[in-house]
Amino acid sequence: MNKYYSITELTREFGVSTRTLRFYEDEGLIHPERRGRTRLFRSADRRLIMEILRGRRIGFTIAEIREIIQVYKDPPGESGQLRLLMKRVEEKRDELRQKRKDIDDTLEELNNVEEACLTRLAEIGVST
Amino acid sequence: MNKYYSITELTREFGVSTRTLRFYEDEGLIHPERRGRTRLFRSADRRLIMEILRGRRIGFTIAEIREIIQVYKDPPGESGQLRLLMKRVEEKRDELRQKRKDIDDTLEELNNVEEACLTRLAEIGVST
DNA sequence: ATTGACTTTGACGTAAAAGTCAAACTTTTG
DNA sequence: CAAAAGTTTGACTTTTACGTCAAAGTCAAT
Repeated sequence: MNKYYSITELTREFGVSTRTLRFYEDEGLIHPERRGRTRLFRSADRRLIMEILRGRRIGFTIAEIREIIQVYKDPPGESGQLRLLMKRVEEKRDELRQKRKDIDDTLEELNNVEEACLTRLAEIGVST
Repeated sequence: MNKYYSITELTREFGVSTRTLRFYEDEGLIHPERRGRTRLFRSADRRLIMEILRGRRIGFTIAEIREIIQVYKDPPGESGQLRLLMKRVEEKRDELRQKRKDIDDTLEELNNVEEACLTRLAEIGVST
């Protein structure tokens, strides 16, 4: 327990390059420890990387991901800031709901494409 | 009916720039008519643009969008091609399902953030 | 003690998807 | 008819998110 992960261990697990992880560090998303100059990743870093990659998959920019991490690390205490944050959260949710609808619609279409393929294959199958 | 849309009409409707629509034409996604040099968009073009933008929102590249349009315009007839297409469709579906799950998870998190904000605001509200 | 695997920084390159700007042409409207 | 508004092509620029070396350092194992 309390294991360290090497950079290549994580690149293999997540299918990203070392360049990507170093880029995320440069961008201030992760802060692995060091032994000398070598990066040592803890499981907290690993979990954070998982969240970063999830954000990436749904199309968040680095800046947006950084912002989200920031909110978790140090949530605002002042009421104006809190209201602003809630507004931003609302906007993000609307965006994500739209995106989910887009995905559902597209999944429907892909179903249709697949069916059309099967139908066509059956037709061909009969005639060969 | 059978109305023409001007390029700026569509840019305003969809919140994109003229550059974007011309770019989509250069990329072979749309083929508006011309009167002289001026582009004239029909409602079929308009609908296609809507689909393109939906693809964009869910993170499809131009190449992927072009591919999808291509399949609709002229579906493959040969069984090897059909099977290949079905495989690609399956992959896309897996990808979209993952993305959907990512979105749901993130929506959950945003709910938590909002609740935390409300709680904090209530605390502050009491003390002011 | 050298081979091989892994890691570092730093610099430069790249692909995708537009943004920006210039110079010219058309169309509409006051 | 003259100005304003809209449109065109073409060229160059920008941003994001890394990729791709190069040159050097570290570490384990043979």
